[in-house]
Amino acid sequence: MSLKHAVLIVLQFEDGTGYEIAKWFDQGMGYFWHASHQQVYLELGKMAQAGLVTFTAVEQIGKPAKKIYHLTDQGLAELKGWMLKPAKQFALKDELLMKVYSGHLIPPQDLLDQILKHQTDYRELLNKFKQIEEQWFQDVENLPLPHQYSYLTLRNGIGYAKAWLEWCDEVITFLKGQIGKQPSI
Amino acid sequence: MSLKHAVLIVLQFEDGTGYEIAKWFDQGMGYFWHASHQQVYLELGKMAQAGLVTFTAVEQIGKPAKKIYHLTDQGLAELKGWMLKPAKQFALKDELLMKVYSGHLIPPQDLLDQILKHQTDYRELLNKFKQIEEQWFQDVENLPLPHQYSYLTLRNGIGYAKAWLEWCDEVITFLKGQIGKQPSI
DNA sequence: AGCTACATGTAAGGAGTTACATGATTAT
DNA sequence: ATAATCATGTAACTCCTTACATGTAGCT
Repeated sequence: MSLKHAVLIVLQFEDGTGYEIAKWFDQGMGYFWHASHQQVYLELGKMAQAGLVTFTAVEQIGKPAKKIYHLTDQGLAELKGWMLKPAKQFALKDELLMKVYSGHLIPPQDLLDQILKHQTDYRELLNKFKQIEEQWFQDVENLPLPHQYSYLTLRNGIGYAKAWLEWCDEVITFLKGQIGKQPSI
Repeated sequence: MSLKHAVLIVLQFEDGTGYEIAKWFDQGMGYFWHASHQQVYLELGKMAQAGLVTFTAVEQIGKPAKKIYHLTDQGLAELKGWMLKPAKQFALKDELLMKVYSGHLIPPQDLLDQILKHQTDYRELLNKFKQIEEQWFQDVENLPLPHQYSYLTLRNGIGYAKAWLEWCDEVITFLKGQIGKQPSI
């Protein structure tokens, strides 16, 4: 159950509403942990009951009232305790790999179309990551420590996207060969 | 709901029992799709009801009776239909990245221990993949087509493991620097 | 008139994990 | 003796997705 810990991590950086926390999981942090706003609101409710977080209700003019959540000592202790426990092993769930695995079932052109689409997505992701790197992490060693750690996860994203791009190239080359061999489908 | 399609893929390769199908998800195919035996048995039950698979009950001497499942035409049609639909976007869920992201919360040595452990795991994975490559895919172009496709997924695994290994090196270098800076924790 | 951002949630259902339950055979 | 392999499943629970539900402000 790591959504809890993901939320604790966000709140350890700064207090925020459920809405704001959900945005973290849609943007930057979403690269390695995603959650919908529904999940976040539910989880925050449970966490408040468990005493890991508390909130301050804030009335607003012209906007819905909001709850600003913040970490309790107990929440921080829970987070630190979790940090020290060994992380779960990698576990991919990737539909594209499944489709390639049984790629012989459909015409190579159809699979190629899908791979090309995914390659475009990975290329865009890589460009986005690289742009963030250039814009914010030129002088990494002089940034605050938490930023230096978050930079490491960005580096992971860059390596990950590159590896996928290269693999897509391999698959594309193979599929083009297949299409050349059987042009009459 | 892709467990269904993963099971269809396995059965499209060869008929098998729930036990045997579950092994695929623990071994080779487990690299990109994992499922427990409990999940598999449940799913097979649903799939049989839906007419995607049928089974032959086989009594055995000295072993429990078993059900050998096989694809129906409807099952194959479902699989091919799914193959043609666009695959879901990549979505990681990685605890290790979460821990690095908030690495400043614990002493660098503790994080380093975890990274080293994971690097060892990825190194073993890479070695396993490379060994499979050498043993079975020396002469890829002359293998049956399905094997050529499965080789592509192995290539993905190799690229993936390499990318993680390199990233682990980056993190290790950084953490050793951190440990050097604050030797008094 | 329609879209995006802000801001909160409930409900139903599907997917996945962990624990429980059984029992023979073969290898160490 | 103990563990692994073969072989099946149920039950409880947690986790995640999709759909529903509401309402203002500002931009195009």
